[in-house]
Amino acid sequence: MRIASFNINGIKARLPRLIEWLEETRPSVACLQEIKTMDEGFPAEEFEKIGYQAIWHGQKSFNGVAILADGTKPVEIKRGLGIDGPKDGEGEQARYLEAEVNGVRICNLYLPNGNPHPGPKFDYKLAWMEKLRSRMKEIWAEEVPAVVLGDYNVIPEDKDVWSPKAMASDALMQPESRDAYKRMLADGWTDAIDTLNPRGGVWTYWDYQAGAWQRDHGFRIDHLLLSPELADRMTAAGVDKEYRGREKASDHTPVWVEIAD
DNA sequence: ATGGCGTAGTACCTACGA
Repeated sequence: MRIASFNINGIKARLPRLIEWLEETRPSVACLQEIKTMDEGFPAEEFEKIGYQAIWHGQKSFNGVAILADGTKPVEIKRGLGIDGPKDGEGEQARYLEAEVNGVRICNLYLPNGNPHPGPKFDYKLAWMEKLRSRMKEIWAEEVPAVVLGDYNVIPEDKDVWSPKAMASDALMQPESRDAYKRMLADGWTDAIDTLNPRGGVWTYWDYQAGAWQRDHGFRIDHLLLSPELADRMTAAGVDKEYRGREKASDHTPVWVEIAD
């Protein structure tokens, strides 16, 4: 089975591109981030037409995550990690959705960006990462095949960015962000893309600005972390890079891992 | 040395992103 993640940057603006990608690559599971719609605006019937059933967790304007599965409905396990946003009284943002699909635990996340650094948004990012790590420890203890995937908004190492110097002050690159990510790997989770591309140079994001795509000024922030039960079954992992070059593209590309049945 | 783009909301600008 193929399990994929795609930060689509607005499901309404991206719907034709998204349907196209699903039909062309036919992932068994597709996790979406930044759907940027309230629950009522989610176009579930468009996915049903092409054989996908979905669960989703939206909010107005920003954030929002969804899990699509080919021919079966994801069984929801958890919605949200129980952590409020950085502004007083704003409540929790729609950034986490966990489900089971065909015996595999699917944990879909959209981690806070954390800019500007330093500041309350960066503190929120680090707190969110610790909350995520706690949840991952719980899942680990269940000893189920699991993948924790999505837009982590962390560039793990210098080999994962076109220019470490140009990005040095960005929240995605700060030592605190990287250390929090490294702790998850130290806990035993396997970074699928990195494991199969240990020399780096694989990007999943290119900014819309400054001709970043044309100049290949990208970086890797979309990750798939596998539990040992799934890491043993990994046969391939990759990035659907060409979708970044299409009309009305998202600024992220899809990423995916192939798991033996 | 700078700025450069795109989405959504209620909108002719602002918030947000990375």
